[in-house]
Amino acid sequence: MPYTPTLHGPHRIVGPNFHASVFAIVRTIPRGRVTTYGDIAAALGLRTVARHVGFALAAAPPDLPWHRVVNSRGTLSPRADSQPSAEQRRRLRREGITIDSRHRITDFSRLRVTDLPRP
DNA sequence: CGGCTGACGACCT
DNA sequence: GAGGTCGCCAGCC
Repeated sequence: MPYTPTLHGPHRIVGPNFHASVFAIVRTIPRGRVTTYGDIAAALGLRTVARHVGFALAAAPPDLPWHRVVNSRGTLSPRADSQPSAEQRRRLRREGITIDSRHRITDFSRLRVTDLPRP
């Protein structure tokens, strides 16, 4: 099994509601749009925990639009097998988002949502 | 304690 | 643009 940190603990920068907070923000991303791990971290007031946003999404429920979260370069982040998720690509494609041969989203800067809600 | 590892990101050549 | 380096934080040896 891949290593998946729990990210819980009362005295941690990343507190016990971390997952819930991340999920709540992800649910606000409109269909056909995307945002980044870093933007979500920043919305939480924790700019330095972009990586943890990714870890949290590893535990995302199936109904969460986790596929709308990509890295700051607009590409699909590689998983444990160092390959981007085919499932993520399918889900995005289904929303009209196209990805080029180098896993980069077409018109990323246009589709990117930066004004995320602050919990 | 020290080292290593991540669905990351900002910088520097 | 393509690589490489470092900082970041929590968890697990």
